[in-house]
Amino acid sequence: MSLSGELNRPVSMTEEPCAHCTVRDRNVCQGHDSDRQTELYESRRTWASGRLLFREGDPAGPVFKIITGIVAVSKRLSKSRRQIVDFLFPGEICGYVEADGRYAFEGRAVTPVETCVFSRERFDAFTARHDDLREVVRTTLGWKLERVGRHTATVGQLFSIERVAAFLCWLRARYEEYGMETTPLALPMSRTAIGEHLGLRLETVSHVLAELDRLRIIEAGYGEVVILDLSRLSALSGWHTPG
Amino acid sequence: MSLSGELNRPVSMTEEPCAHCTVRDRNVCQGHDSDRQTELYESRRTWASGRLLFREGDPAGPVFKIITGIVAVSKRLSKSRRQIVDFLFPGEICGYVEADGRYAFEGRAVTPVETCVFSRERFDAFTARHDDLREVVRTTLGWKLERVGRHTATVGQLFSIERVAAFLCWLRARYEEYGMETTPLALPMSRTAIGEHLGLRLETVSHVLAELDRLRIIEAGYGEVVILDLSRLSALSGWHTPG
DNA sequence: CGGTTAGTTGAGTGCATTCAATCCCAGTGG
DNA sequence: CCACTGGGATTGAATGCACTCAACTAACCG
Repeated sequence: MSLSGELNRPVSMTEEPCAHCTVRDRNVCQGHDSDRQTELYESRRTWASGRLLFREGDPAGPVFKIITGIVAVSKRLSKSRRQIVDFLFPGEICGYVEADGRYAFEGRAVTPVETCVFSRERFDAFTARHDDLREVVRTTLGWKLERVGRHTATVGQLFSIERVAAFLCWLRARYEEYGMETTPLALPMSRTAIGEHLGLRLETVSHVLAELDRLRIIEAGYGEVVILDLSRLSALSGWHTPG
Repeated sequence: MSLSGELNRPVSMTEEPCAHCTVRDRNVCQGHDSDRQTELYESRRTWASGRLLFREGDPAGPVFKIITGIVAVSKRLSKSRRQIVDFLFPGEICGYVEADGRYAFEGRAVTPVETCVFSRERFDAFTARHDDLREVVRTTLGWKLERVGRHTATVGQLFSIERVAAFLCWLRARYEEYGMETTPLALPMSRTAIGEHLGLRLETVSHVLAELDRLRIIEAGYGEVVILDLSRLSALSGWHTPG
């Protein structure tokens, strides 16, 4: 099957579509009995690496929940200038935020991605109907706001080496949170994508990784790094030094 | 009365505390009959320019609604490095976002500020009790997310002149929205604050304003600018040129 | 009128970018 | 099995944009 086309996988789990879902306890799926899960569930879909899930400015369509893979959420200023606001991991919702009935961001698969797909109407109705889920949506938005604010500060205030250090620390924390291997630490996104996230050029990212390697703080490899000294890396990031 | 102390003003409006409020139709106060407004209302407080409303990391206390003045919401990396994430205007809520039961951001008065003060428990209970207000809180968080994401892109992707242009355009749009004078456009925040917002040094802000003046796009004055050519300023901002 | 704070201006520096050459690796086809 | 190819990553040199530093000026407040 061609990788250039988006794969549609109806996944006809007639009985319990969520029974074996690895992220069914996360976000809006949490705390569901089987009935509630079945009520929310609609369909799944897979996306090849680099494919677009939703485009900023398009009429707000479905909401997605990531089952596997990583999605880059971004704002586009022009063809050549893109700001990746966040990298989303399995269990996270994306495509939810809208402005004037349109997607407020762009979502793109960084790795091969599998998502649940919810029509917005049903998603909103469902989360509105259950008090606990309304609360989940609200707190999730709060966390996102905190996260994006922190990242704005990273981009606005830190030197390149500090930004990269902060990014690696953040990525490591994410991997640990999801029980994934941290040594070596996989870097599934391209240097370009890292640069678009940190407000740096891809060459600068490369230079900085080489510099961190030279300092023996990390060991940079292809598609991965080994963190040799997490405490120094963390100290470099500028987020743990209140002085 | 000393400006260095925070002014407490109980404002004993025994009957209708919100009757003459200029922002009573904004945000969580909208659509209230008198009873509902009285139910939500607690107290008001004024803050001298430069004073702290809430500190990031402090246990999450009251929620504020700005009646008059401008509040800078920021993240602090160290004593000397601060990122102003947003400038809030009358009618906006601040101090709402929390992380682990603590204020996620710092809030500081840029101008003299008057706010309504709501205890968090009552605020949450009140907004949870009314469907329309739950919706208001949710959409407000979504807008904020969009705004911060856009600003991250501004800081991460634009040149200094573009950032300043984007900031001036944004400020002008805000003033217009609030029916305030736009020529001249008041700049109530210091060069330092603008720099902390845009990820620039205060001298750079000054240099850029001088450059925009030289280009006859604005006329820079003390505490204000006159926008001579809004379309060129807007084009410079990088947000209206999809190429 | 002084003293203080905010803002301006310009010269020099430095950090990130640009440009360009090279390398690595995966995929493909001979 | 290996040469070829193309995209991603690395590296280094040169450039340039924003920062640093410092002197100066303007506004504000006693």
